[in-house]
Amino acid sequence: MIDPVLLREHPDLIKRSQAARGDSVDVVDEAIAADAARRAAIGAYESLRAEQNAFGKTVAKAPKDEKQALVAEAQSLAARVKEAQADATAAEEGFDAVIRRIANVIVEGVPAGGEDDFTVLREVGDIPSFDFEPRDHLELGELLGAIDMHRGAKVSGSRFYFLRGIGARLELAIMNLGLDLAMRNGFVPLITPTLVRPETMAGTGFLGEHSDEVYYLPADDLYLTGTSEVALAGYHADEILDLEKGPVRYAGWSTCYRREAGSGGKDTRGIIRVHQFNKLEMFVYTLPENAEAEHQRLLGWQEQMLQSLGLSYRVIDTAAGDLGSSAARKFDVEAWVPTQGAFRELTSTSNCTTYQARRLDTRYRTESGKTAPVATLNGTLATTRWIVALLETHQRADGSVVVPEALRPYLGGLEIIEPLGV
RNA sequence: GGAGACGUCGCAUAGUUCGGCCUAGUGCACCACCCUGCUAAGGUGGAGUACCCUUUAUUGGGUACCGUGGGUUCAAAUCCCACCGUCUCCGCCA
Repeated sequence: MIDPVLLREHPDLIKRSQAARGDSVDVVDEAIAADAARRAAIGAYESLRAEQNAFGKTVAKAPKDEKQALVAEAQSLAARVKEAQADATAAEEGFDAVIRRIANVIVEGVPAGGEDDFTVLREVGDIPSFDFEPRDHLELGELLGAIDMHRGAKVSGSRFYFLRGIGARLELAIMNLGLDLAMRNGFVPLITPTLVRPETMAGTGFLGEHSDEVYYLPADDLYLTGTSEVALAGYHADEILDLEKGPVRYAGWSTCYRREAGSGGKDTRGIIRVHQFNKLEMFVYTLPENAEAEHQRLLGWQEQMLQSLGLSYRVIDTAAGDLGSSAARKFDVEAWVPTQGAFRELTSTSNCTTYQARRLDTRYRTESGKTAPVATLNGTLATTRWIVALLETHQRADGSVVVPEALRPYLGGLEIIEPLGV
């Protein structure tokens, strides 16, 4: 949710942001009107209610013979209070519904426009070249006995898979590499629930535009989370955090579930786009004035991960229209996937400023002792998908794959992954 | 799955029998000041969250909040209903 004070005092700022996103600009004026209506309705209700409270005391103290007449009077007052209260509630709900349609105000510098209007900030590492025809990750995965899509489909359907042998170990190794990096930088590891209540799911906004993407269990009224961000954001909901000693950082480890409803036919081969995968997610609560610097740090750690795995990548500054509603800025790190001849997203990091925290009611105490919403940020540190770029980038002509040095300690010192047949 | 107990202002607890004297008492912890020649004790005062109006020096006033949401009533921490959570016992169990 955006800041209602900003709405009142600087609506032009919000309008500019909405325009850059390609979202409705008129909704801002609607929200201002709804805010005025809400405040008027609340004022009317509260003064009536104060009258009723005072009157209640006279009734209580009145001698018995006068009580009956007073009660009759109080009844009509009570009816008016009830009416005013209903009006106030309706006005608040109306305001809430409108203001929720306004997305977070983008950070200065975010490119305007849609999906294709991103800015490339930098490319790092040479595009790998091969003196043989490179195999794609699935062919390699099968050769190495690492990925089994057929049996995944047999057991669970399309877009499901088994990671087996070195495949299973590779995933754990990448995740653990990320976890160690996170812990060196003060993150607290957190293995999160992957089934959450509707309130939790709604609190992070995933039931809005992403509701098609979410698995739902009607028998228990629970949702399967598509990222641990959901649980990590909910973790400190309704709390006042102490940020004086610095930001509070969590590394969430969880399985993620996505229906991939709108992506029929896209990336059907291999494990690029699947219904279930594992992910290590950074999540930070920090002071609003430190959010942009923290965002750069999260991006830095992500790049460190890709570099230590020897992957070539580029960093893009996502355009306003392609941001989620709660992100004020988003950087994606995309790794080069040789057989696709393209960069594919491996990580994403969003600065949600105070937008998400305001809805979740996560606050800190300012120097003057007042409370104010914190800023939240999130970013990927490792996922199952990384195996794709890793296998393809480091493959050799015979189908073996060189293990990047940083990963070897996590695989018992293994340097080369050999095909099973050899 | 069955039976029962419980949920109060940071923590602990009183209040719920019989609705109004609860603007929710008390202890601990906390903050300020006072007293005291001192890592003790004592005294006085203060202090929650959200929203609205006013002021805009961070002033003053109001409304709401006793797990959550409904209901009854002139009036609900207190009565009724539903839900959520915690604990105990029984049953079942990858």
